[in-house]
Parts: sequence; structure tokens; C-alpha cells
Amino acid sequence: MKWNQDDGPPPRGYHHGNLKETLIRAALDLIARKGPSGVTFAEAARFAGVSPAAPYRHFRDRDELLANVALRGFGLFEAALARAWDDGQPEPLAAFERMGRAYLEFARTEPAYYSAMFEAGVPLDDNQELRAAGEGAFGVIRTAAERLVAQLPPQGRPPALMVALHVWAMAHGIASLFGRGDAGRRKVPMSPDELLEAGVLVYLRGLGLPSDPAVT
Amino acid sequence: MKWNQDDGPPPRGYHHGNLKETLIRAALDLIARKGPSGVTFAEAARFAGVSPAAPYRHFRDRDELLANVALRGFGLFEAALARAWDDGQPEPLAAFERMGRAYLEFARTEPAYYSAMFEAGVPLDDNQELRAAGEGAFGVIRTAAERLVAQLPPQGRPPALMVALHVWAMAHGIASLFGRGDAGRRKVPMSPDELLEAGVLVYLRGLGLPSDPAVT
DNA sequence: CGCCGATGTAAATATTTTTAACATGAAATG
DNA sequence: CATTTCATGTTAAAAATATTTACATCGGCG
Repeated sequence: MKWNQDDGPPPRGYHHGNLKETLIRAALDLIARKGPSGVTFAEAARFAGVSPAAPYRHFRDRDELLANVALRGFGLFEAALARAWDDGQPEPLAAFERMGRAYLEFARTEPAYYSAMFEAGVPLDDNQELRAAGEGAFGVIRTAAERLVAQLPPQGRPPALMVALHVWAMAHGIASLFGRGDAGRRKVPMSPDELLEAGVLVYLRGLGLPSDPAVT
Repeated sequence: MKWNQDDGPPPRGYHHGNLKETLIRAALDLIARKGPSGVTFAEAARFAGVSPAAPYRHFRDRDELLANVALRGFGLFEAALARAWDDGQPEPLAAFERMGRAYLEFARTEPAYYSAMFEAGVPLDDNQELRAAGEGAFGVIRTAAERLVAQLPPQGRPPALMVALHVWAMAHGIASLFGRGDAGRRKVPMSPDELLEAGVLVYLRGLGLPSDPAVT
């Protein structure tokens, strides 16, 4: 009689073989179910089927585990934004709005990553790699803002960095306050997508965009 | 500042006399030093000089303690915003900008309250009182937005609720991403105050404000 | 006075955190 | 091929936390 096979984790011997990965998965699961505060080494170890001491071979403490989750999240986030921006194709304004929707979609479909990235209180200072990953993601927004600003007449052109910060702040504010449909969030009579698109359009109009005369 | 929040440490007997208050203070202190995840009953009890079981007489669990902190925070926050708005005196636009600065000032000077209110993951659903307090604070922004929108010509007038949500999102985004000078936050070449003021001005210009002809 | 509810303590148990000593296996080394 | 090494897990144990239960103190109220 063979008693392993088929379901559950593949039968493992003394070594897990992929524990670091599995612990990050466990942390994501725990964040999704109980928030960043609910992540404990003990429960992550239980999830992975290893002893409570095993996680210490991969992470110094709970914060380092969360930092790794955030790091991975920033990578996925940057990729999602870059894919949506698509180098401004076919037209910067449309691509910009598409990127905004991608921002909120990430926050909605990956709330655990988003929470680890922005709400878990992971300090950026003592983690150069994490800081770089965050700036990489912001770089996508910044590049897009530069392309948008370049469409404005040179005299009244605002700093692209400022525009990028404003848009990031608005997107993050909407995602953070209204973006996760799950429990505990505020209800408003517009979808986050609509709210962000309208907000960005008003903001860009305030900058003088779209300068395209076809628009009202 | 340990034992009581009152004058001096009066040698207390069997009963603390003001434990609930002191535990909330302790929670604020812990949030400020270690984030919302760092709040534990045991340490709050130690802070107050009582036994580890004492907090259970006042709060069902850690979340209820944090919810009380957030509740108190929303009260202070609403008062600060209302004081800055000052019923739109002497002029709505100036009062609106003043309220924006008050928003960021609260996030900067009371990061522990702000964190409990917006980042601790306290569920709004099962706490009607907390939800009401949050809506009370938002009500100040909403009322101010209504006054601002009323200055616009009736035809192109946007929904005041939407304007309030946009401004709230921008203010929260800036406060959350750049607003706390303490460790772990992102550095940008503008102060949060400048960033928010510029962002709101651009946004309002996009709405058609200021309609005052004296402005460019 | 004597009870009674609110508030705090003590003690006990379960869980978590964290370290230290030991075990396993796979890859490198000779 | 034998052995050594090292990353990766396990056990065991100490300290801290969480949480409940039974008991203690105090103030107020009949």
C-alpha cells in the first residue's frame, strides 16, 4: 500500500526543497486572510509542513519575510504597469489611462502583494534592493508622465516628476481607500476605475491636456 | 510618561482607575515605535503597570484596542479638518488649501493615529461606530467640496462627492507615500505640503476653478 | 452593614518566538 | 568511490504572548 501520491504537496523527505518559495506563498495567503499583522512564522511553517524553526534558515525575522513578499510584488507590479503602458502605444493619453486601470487591477487582484508593498510598514531604508524595486515600478509611471508632458507647449510645461507623483498619489489613494472590494473598505457610488479615470482626466485638463482640439 | 496620563504618578492601589485610557496611550506609543503589528496586550499592560490579563476587562482583543485608537483618531482628525476649513472663511479656495495642509499636518504629527485609522486593517464593517466616525471626518471634506463646486457655473458643475473623493484620495496618497518624515518613507524633491497644494490647484483648474478672472 | 458589579490579580494552559545542538542529503573534493 | 562540507531541516528548550478561570479589592447602594 502506497500512502502518498495524488494530492497535497509531493511527498518530501528530510528537506522541503522549495521552502523559501512556499513560505512566501504562505505569507501571501495569511496577508489575504488576516492582514499583514496576521503573518507569523509558526503558521507559515505549518502551511509549508515544516517545523517552526525552519523559516529561520531563510528569513531573519518576520519583517524580512514581508520584505521579500513586497520585493516580489514590486517586480510583478512594474511588469503589469509596463505592459499596460506599452511604450505609449498607440497614443500616450490612452496608454496612460490604461496604465491607471492596470494599477487598480493589480491592487484589486493582488491585495496581499499590494498590502505588503505599501501598508505593511516594511522600512525602505535598510533594504536597498526593496527601495530599488519600488523606484523601478515608479519609473514606469514617471516615464509615462514624461511622454504626456512632452505633448504640452514648452512654456507652461510642468515638471514631469511632479505629474508622476500626483498621479501615483491619486492612484494609491483610491486603491488604498476604495480599491479592495473585500471586507472593511469604504463604499462609494463610483467604481475605483471610474473614479481614477475621471480624476486623472480632470487633473490633466488642469495641466492643459488633452491639447487635442477634437476633445471638448 | 508611563503610569497615568494625569499629574504625576499617584501611588495606585488595587485598581488603576484609568486603565482604558492608559492602554490607548500605550497602543499609540507602540504603533509609533513598531507599527500596528507591534501592538500587543502584554506590552500595553506592562506600559500601564498592570497584569497581562487586565486589558481583557476593557477590550475583547487586540483589534478592538486598535479600533478604539482609530475611533479617537477620527474624532481628532475631523476636528482638525473642521478647524482648518473654518466654514470656508474668509474665502472657500483659501480655506480649502488650508484644510489640505491640516490633513498632512495631522498625518505628520499624529502618525500613530493616522496609521490606526487607515493602515491597521481594522475592519469597518463590524464596527458601526468607527464607520460613522470615518464618515464624519470625510463629511468635512465633502462639505468643503460642495462649497467649492457651488462657485462653478451650473452647467459644467461636477458632482461634489466625486470632487471630495478625488481630493481625499490625493491627500491620503501623498500622506501615505511621502507624508511621514520618519523612517522608511520615500524621498521626493518637494515637500508633501507643496505637492498636495500644487496637485489640488491643478485639479481644480481642470474643473474650471478658480473662475476668478484675476488668475491666469 | 452587607451585598454586588466593576475592575484588577494570580495561576494555569496553549501558542509563538527564538536559539542551540543535532541530523540529512546532495554536491564538491580528492 | 570515500569523505567532507554545507545548506537545509529537525528536536528540544527557554522566554514571551495570548487567553481563560477563579479569586481579590473597592466603591456604591439597598
